[in-house]
Amino acid sequence: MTEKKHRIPDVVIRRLPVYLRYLQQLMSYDVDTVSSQQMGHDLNLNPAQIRKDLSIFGDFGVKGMGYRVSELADKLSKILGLDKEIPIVLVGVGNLGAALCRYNRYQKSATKIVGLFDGHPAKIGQVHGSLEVRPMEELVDFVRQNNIKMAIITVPAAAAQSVCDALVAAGVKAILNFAPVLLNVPEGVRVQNSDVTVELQALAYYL
Amino acid sequence: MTEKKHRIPDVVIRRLPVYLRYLQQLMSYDVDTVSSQQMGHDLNLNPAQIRKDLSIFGDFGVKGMGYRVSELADKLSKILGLDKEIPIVLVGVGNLGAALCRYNRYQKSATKIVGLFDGHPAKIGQVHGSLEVRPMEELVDFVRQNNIKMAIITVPAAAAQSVCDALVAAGVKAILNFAPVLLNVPEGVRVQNSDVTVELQALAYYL
DNA sequence: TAGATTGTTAATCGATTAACAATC
DNA sequence: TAGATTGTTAATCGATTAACAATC
Repeated sequence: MTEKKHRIPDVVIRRLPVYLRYLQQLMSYDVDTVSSQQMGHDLNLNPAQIRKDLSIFGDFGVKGMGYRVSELADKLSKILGLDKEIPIVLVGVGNLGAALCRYNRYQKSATKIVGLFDGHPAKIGQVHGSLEVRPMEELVDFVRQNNIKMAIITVPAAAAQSVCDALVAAGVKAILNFAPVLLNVPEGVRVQNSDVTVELQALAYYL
Repeated sequence: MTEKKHRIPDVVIRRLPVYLRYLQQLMSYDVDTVSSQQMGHDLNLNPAQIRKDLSIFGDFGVKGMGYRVSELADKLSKILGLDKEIPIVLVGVGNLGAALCRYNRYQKSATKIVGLFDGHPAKIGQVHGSLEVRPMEELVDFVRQNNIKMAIITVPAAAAQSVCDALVAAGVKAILNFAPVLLNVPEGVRVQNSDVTVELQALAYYL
């Protein structure tokens, strides 16, 4: 265990959930072990890359045999922090927000939306699943009181930065942003943008 | 104009829509020119990278002065193929599908959803905006007759591959896939995956 | 033991960035 | 002309892949 841990590349972190989902699929088929070769084939990745990614976090494999599926899934869950429930607030209960909310309910995932917020008075009190939409005024207190560290932003572009500021002030450390703006956040806060327009436009190039 | 064009990296293509949106914003503020320095500052990118990206496609800048905003926006639109309307079919009109459909209506974008399809009988005939949901049986003909090259898949994971196969058979060349599965497509067809679960799980790591 | 597959080193490949001559 | 900024080359950085000794 050396002191100077090399920073783990984002690109590796983003592959871990892909591995995890694949392993969970294998588990549902009662597959016990899998080789990097097999994984690489099924996931369209280089086996050496998979072995390298995994070996960053530990010696999870068995030489001559591969990886024990459920054991590796457990390890990856723990590495990602998905072994305990992660409470999330969603801000902006428009069509997309409501869709994400409903989607999340049907997943048995560690990431769980526990609070809905909207700035539009007409939306307050609407119920989505078991959650009632709350007014923006309650956002900061709610985040603080429930020790929430992750948020989803699905408000219009114009409102996104101020929502983001409020979230950050309340202690949120990771934001999944669907608004088409570049959010400004302080050091230590992580933003992941998801932008359908950008994705469609990039795809257009290949036509 | 050399014959052997170096393949343009995907990562460059994915930055172009970001540049484009930024330029359009500048236009709305009546800004005439912008330097790579300024762009880099506003977009959190290295100015040299921006110049390099742009110079792949032509000499768009003016030395000592920067880039003419609206001219560059035009060029980028053309490069991405956004100078003409791109018709899209959306398959799977659940919550997410409906949200994307409504979102698309309010954008003045070149990419335009022109057909909605769903395999669920109850959904057929429902109207979203000006579009009526059609049965899956009509998908292939519709795509062929309207010469559609781009599609959005928002069906459940289990149905995604067969929808994909139908789309590809009908001539679709670019797919934005929201189903949490790795789609199998032949050479020459482009798939872009968008997966909220993967993104949330990767974010969880940084908490 | 023989066969298989890991973990890891070294080689390769590709993308980012710095630096600067060209030039508006 | 002086100042600014491009387009591009060369240097750097980082990620992917091949190869193989270790070992189950």
